[in-house]
Amino acid sequence: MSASLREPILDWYAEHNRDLPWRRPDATPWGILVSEIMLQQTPVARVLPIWTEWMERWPTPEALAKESPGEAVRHWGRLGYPRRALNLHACARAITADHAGRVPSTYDELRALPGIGDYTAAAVASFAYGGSHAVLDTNVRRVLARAVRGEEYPPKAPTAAERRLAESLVPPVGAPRWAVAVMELGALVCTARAPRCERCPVTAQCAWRLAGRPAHDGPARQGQTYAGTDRQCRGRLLAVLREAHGPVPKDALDAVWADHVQRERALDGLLDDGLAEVLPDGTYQLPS
DNA sequence: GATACGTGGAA
DNA sequence: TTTCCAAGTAT
Repeated sequence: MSASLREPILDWYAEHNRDLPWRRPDATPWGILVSEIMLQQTPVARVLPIWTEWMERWPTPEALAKESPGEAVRHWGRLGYPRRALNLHACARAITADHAGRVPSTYDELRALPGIGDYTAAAVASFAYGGSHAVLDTNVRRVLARAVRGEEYPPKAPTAAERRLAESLVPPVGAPRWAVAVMELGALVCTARAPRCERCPVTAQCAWRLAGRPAHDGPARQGQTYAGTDRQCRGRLLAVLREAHGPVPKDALDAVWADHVQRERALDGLLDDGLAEVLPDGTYQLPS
């Protein structure tokens, strides 16, 4: 029954997919891996320019592996979650050292790389190498929650039931295309805020629409404020290091955040995370 | 399982 | 202006 979702969604994708550079036939496994890490919790529109710059600068894992981790963080710019830049750099070094410079092709090998979890391992194995995996990202989870479970939103964290459902839908042939098609539907039509059900290829069989699009009942998800948080403080401090050409004196960091206690805590966090380092003379810089 | 982790665009 | 949230992962 839910297998009847496949054809309409695949047909819809054939006509409406976006032309993204990491989806083109000439995209390399490395380019696909870089895109997947950059896309974690980050919109396509913001990834596009950074991905393009990265691929020109570091077209292979070896090229990035030769750089310092700090250069990866610097060119990450304001994409957010800068530990991902560190992860990508560590991936490049691991791929160079342990995989002869080739991005590994199996789920398990990919999963063992830093910053690559269940979603990213499945996505890279699927999109770069044609593997058959259930690719369960937030878009897919939302589409299945609505179309099959009849609920507006999926649970907060992926459940075993969701995995079973996603796995049951993986077609025997063309798993990667199916995965990208459902993701695209979630990204363009079955969106979180204002779904475009009138443009949806499976609107006639969508359990949520058939139930009258009932609103999510459970507790509203906690929207975390950003202003004044440690996160924002870390962002400010790292921005100073990123934009500086060399080591910066402590004064330069002190200048961007008033609360001394919070500022010291955030700076310690950056040092602990390897996003910054302190030199013997007490100045700070991105990791060398 | 809950929490920490950035950023900026859209509603 | 405030809130939501975008191809998650690690602890």
